[in-house]
Amino acid sequence: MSQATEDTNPQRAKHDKLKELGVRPYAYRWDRTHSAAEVVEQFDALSEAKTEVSLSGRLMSRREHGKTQFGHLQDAGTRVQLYLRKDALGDEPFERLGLLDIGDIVGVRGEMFRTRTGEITVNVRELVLLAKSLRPLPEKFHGLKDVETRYRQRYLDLVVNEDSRKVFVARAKLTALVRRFLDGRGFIEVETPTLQPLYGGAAAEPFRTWYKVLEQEMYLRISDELYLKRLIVGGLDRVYELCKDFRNEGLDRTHSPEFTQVELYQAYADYTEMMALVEELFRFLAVELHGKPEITFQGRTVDLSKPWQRVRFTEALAERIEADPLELSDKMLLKVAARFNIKVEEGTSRVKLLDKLFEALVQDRLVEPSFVMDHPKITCPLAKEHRDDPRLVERFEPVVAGMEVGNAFSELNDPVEQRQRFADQLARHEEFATLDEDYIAALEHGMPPTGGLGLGVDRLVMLFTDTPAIRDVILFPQLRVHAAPSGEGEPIAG
RNA sequence: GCCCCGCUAGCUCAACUAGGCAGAGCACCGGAUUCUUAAUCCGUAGGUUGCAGGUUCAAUUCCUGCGCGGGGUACCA
Repeated sequence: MSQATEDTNPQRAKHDKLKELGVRPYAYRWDRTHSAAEVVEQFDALSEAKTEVSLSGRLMSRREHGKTQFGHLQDAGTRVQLYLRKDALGDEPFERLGLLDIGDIVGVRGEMFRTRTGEITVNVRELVLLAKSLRPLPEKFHGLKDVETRYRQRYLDLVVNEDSRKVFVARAKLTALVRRFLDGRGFIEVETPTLQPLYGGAAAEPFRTWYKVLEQEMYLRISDELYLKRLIVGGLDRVYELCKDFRNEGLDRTHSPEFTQVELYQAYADYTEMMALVEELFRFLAVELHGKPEITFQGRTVDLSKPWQRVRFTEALAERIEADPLELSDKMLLKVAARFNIKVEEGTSRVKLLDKLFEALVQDRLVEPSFVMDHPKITCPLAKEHRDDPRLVERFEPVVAGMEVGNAFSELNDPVEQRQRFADQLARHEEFATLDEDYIAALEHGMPPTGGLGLGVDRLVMLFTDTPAIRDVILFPQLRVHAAPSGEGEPIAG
């Protein structure tokens, strides 16, 4: 038996008492005329016309003054004061207010007025309990700070912490805006498999699962890239998908094993058009969300009205290490790392070495919105060779306020070269490399030149809501299961 | 995975430095109160100090292991 349903719990006792009195503690419906935000907004007209309004929400406070009580009703993040008079409600209903608890869901009817101190208030004529709360809410003044409880019981966080609520409302707006932006440019939204027989499109360890009927191992997608490009082959010239990808890797402030990405592919475009699209999308999002082409993230204000800085991977790195990184052997690269005090292990692959050096020596210094572009060819098997330099690929990563928010390229559409690049990757024994024959077959049917882009939606939300930890933009972040206290939460059948 | 830090009442926090009856505010419960708003006033109740073990006459405090969380680091096209 949980604590809340024990007989000694005072909220439970009130619940039982209400039932004895013939009051349903859980009502079936409530007709409301206004939201709390609407009565505040339309206050002048409503109070002047003495309109009876009907509201509903959670009771957040109650102050008794003998024959009068005050309280606050919270509805969708807006609080409205309630004024409850014995002579307006009637003796018996007024007495029953004592059976209410903070946290109860109630409906009220009454006229709007302003108290002496000027607060917008409902002069309540009728109050109906809609749902009884059996557990106390976190304290009203200090709120809920314990991060673990905030994640595990997000509903409490949402009730009590207005900032948290705002982040998730902004997240919903942001994804709607991304869709509006892409729909307006002729992209269509599609859905591709989450369970894949072969993973691909990124270098990451997948989650594995077993498909019983097909008797085969399946993988949760680490990316939807290879499916979306099959659609480009099929003549769906502009497609996007906004979905979760899963990577069986560590989690930190910017990584979640289950994260949301929007990937899009545009036929007949190359990566320069993807850069323009990113610039426009960020400007659009900032203006729609903040009213100006600007974001402030962790104290840094970023101007999105200008074109982004172009930072060429090898050139920028060459400048810092005073040598062409592509001409250096793995051994030499290790020496360079040592020279700059960058920790790398002896057996680190060339791809990782280059990435490490770049991150430590260049990326950490990027403040302005930037496109890190034209990476060494070995870093990416799916990007097309650079038109001016066969050692490079046409790829870029948008970096804003020092945070990597995506990945894009001119898509490799030569099936012969694609097969070779996959094979090279396997030959280098890169972890989690795969060779997708079906995908190559699709390319063999001919894929138009295509620009592709993936953006981390969680990271966009972080940037646009100035939230430094990815957990705080995910409603239910993954956490370890708590050891169940005795008698609670054990499986009924194992 | 490794390193560091945290875990005390429903919530927010003390007490730990140097071992000596586990405390406060809010919430809850009883009472007073007809414009209050962190309402106020009076009174009561609330604890396996994350879990298990050890040292000690005595452990919230010291030690060991474990659990969960946070930060860092590693991994992460």
